[in-house]
Amino acid sequence: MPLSAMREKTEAVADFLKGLANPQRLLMLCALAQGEKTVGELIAQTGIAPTSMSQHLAKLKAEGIVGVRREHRNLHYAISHAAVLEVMAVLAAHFCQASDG
Amino acid sequence: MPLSAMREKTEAVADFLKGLANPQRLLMLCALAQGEKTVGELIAQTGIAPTSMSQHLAKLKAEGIVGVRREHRNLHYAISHAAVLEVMAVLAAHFCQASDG
DNA sequence: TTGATAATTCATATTTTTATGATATTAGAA
DNA sequence: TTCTAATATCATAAAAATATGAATTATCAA
Repeated sequence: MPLSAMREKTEAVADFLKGLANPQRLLMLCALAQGEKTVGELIAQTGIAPTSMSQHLAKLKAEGIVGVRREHRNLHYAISHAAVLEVMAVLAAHFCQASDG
Repeated sequence: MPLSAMREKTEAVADFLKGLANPQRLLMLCALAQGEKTVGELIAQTGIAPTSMSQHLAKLKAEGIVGVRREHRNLHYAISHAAVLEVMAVLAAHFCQASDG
């Protein structure tokens, strides 16, 4: 499966990457990498405004990057796309090495 | 080095991902994954209009994703960021499996 | 029911990205 | 020199992403 195989999937792959390519959504995904969280927990942990959080979550959900389930009044979000943690691991290795300042 | 380390680098990581998050640039990077190419070769191989190609290359260069060298009248571009091929490999594995239609 | 909390949707202004035609630069050939 | 090819930059219009205040929906408690 060569990298060139991606040529036929550039739209889908670009949409997926657009889902990740935002500082606030990366922050959210770092939080979600620890496990499922409610919207309130995500807001508390990231400092992102509620409306903005909803929009970002909607975008991640539309892209299949996260999934939701409701429990009482709270909506619990979790990473649902297998590629997310793998991509983030590669990025962490390259952008956040121990040797970095 | 946990994924949470990325929290302090979200701007840089998001900028890097924005560099990749476009169908045309992914197409260009698929071509460049085979090795260094001139602008003309990239245009021929991808069908992207020259002006658009220049702008995309400028963006990739600004982000450190590709590098250039001049040889006579031709500019040769090549992937210069170690994370690119690793990220693309992850994406290819998830979006372009043999089992895919 | 009424009220309160959790979260989303709507409306809209701002910013960023993308596309494209016109012009400019650079290097080599004639 | 002058011409041409290769490529970039400029200008600008159109589309997409982002931020934010106001209104709405959903669930539960009193």
